[in-house]
Amino acid sequence: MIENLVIVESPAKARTIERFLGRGYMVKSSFGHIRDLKKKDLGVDVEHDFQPQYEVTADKKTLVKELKQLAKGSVTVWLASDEDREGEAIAWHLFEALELKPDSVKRIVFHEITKEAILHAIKHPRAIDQHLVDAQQARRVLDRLVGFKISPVLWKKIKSSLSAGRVQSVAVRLIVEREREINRFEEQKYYKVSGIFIAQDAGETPLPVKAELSERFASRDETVQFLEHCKEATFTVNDVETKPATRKPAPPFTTSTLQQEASRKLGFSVSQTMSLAQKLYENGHITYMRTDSVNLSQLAINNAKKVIVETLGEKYLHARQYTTQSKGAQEAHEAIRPTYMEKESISGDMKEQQLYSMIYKRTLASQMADAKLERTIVTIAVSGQSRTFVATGEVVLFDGFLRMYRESLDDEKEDEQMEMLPVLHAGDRLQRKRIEALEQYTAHPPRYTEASLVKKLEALGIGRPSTYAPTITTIQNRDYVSRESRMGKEREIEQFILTGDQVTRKPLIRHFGTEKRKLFPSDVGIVVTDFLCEHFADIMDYNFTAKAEEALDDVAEGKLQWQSMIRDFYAPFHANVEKTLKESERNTGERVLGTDPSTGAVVCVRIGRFGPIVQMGEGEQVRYAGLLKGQLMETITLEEALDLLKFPRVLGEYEEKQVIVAIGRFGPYIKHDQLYVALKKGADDPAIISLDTAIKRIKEKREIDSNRRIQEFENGACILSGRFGPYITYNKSNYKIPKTQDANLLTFEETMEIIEKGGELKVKTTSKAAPKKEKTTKATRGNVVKATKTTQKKPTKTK
DNA sequence: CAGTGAGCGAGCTTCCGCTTGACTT
Repeated sequence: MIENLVIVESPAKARTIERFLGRGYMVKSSFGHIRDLKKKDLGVDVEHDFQPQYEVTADKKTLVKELKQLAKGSVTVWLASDEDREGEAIAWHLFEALELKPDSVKRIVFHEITKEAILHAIKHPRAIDQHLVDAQQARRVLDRLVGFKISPVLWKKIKSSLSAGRVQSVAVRLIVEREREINRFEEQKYYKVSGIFIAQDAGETPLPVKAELSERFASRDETVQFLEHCKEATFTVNDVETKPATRKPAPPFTTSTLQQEASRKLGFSVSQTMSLAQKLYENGHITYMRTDSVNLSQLAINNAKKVIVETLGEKYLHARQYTTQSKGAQEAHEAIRPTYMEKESISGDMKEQQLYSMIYKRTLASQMADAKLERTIVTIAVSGQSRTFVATGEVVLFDGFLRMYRESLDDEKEDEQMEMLPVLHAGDRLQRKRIEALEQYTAHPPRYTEASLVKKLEALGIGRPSTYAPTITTIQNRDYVSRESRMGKEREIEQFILTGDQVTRKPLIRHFGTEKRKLFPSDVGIVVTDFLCEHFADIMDYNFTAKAEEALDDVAEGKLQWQSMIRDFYAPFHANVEKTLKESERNTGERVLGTDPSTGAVVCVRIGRFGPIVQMGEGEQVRYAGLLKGQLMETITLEEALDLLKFPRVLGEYEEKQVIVAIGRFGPYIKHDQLYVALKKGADDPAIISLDTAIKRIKEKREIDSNRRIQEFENGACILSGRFGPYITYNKSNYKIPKTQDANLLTFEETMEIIEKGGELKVKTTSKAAPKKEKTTKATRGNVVKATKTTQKKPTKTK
């Protein structure tokens, strides 16, 4: 007989708490929610006041059985899930599913995992807050209704298997709208002028003064004219302005800010950051990693203080409490911080160490003194000109928290390194060393990175710490958006340099607008977004969630009944769903590009069953072609479309079989007698490739294939060496070879036995791997896009 | 270092939040 059964959400938490409570207490974990709306169907009885239909989640069946058993045998059950909407609901679902008795159940909450906090909680139990539970039910039902009512509309009107939701659809909309802004953006050419000067009589090794002209030039003539003028001009310090400045440390990490900094500083994807943080948490190095709070416990602040005073001294200390500003924050946990402030580093792999170190420094820095700076602005007059040069310098008078940690900026351009300036006074004469003008182009608004999208979502109050990373991967899995790096436009620009009495022109090659690991919308993403904005404007509104949250707050405070909130939402929503189903046209985003000059056939783009396609003509004469990576239906031109339609193209014959060039899902390839060969990226152009080159590629491919072939049997079964070691291929399916067997020695009988036993790896079809499987690998190792990544990489890999 | 087409029959797909799974496919 157990005296007390305590149930928390996370197993790591359970272990710690059990240590604190000791004898008479057994601490178990629910692993999050244990029940949810029915997996199949709507799961909400809209006819009967939105009665939710709950069931124990498939993977929680045995756990619930076990907990029920334990609860039966204990005197008191303590429901210690988190103190927020979801946590309260978990407590209630446990109460229901475990069939607990009201008088032997106590609901407790604690904000930090310390012995004191837990003992205090045990002394102050309360009842389950039904209003808060109802708010969660309303949230859950709302999301189910939105998702499960709108998605089928998309299947009917656009393409099967698509999805829509309160969070994901808005996330995609942000990306689509940014892309449109970029398409509309008209870049402007300008010339940026900068100069290097030296103070006269400044001694042997004078500190150079680097300054920038306060005005940009729009035209080349103006620029050159100015440089010519500078030849004879004199340069005088006009004004020296010195201002003190202070800089404050950033607050401790939340999930969102951790993801942003890890992306900027360490180049981690959001899911990578989360799985690393999970490991740190499980190993007891950091506090819980899914939080929206910047709050630190008193214990943590005290320990941080101690570390700062001991290592840096009293003057570096400035203890502070931060308050959370983000919308809809529920603050069930602390900020993300080291469990032990005195641990500067931890064991673990390189990436874990990097992430830990960042958390450690940020946490300590948050309790450190402001940095004191002195900013100097020097204005330099040019004789015979109203334009001035401006030099800015910064001196750190006291580094304060900067000694520990410097937050990085979203802006990709490294914030201009502030330079040291020599001591200057108004009226000082400066000697010109070099003045240069560089041709530049105004930059379009940046595309979102995964992390900057999270930041935006958080600012809009959309999504929760536990869903940021999954949401980002969902919209990529659905092929609404993709994360890509694209080289910018290569351009020849010019630079004019004035040194001595000479203005020289120098041509340069530069890339403009290179994007690294940015989110690009797909055609499907764009068409779906447009469709949803047209027919479900309220749900696509950036304020939809914020407004819903207001109503949910009313429910939580008992001012509004949850069914009544849902009823108000559902009536017009449902009518709209029906109307859209009935009245709207099938929407494939079709766009007519023009006609084929030779045949007069109409050329258009649209979403086909398998994605975006170019179509030419109709009926018997119809031809199709897929779009290339980077091409969008919205921006593709008639010429580009016609180019795509030139394929497949017959190059000629080789060994009495046709050699064909075509463009497939993975780029251009050669087809010859059952053999497919990818073109060499960079070297081969599918539009002009010769038969000879194609034959060469075929021979190369044969060579490679023969090396991959370990064994081949009469019936076509084959043992090949692949990326993950040897495997069997037979009838278009692949099979795994048990570790106990040697691929080189497998007999025909053994091979067929493996095939018959199953153990199939992945069906070789054009369809993608089963999404369920993807999901598991995803969460596991942060390999979120590993599969796609390798396919993308492949062409570039051939040196 | 695997895989490379496309308007039809049939049946499936889908949400957001809590939590960690573990045949390296």
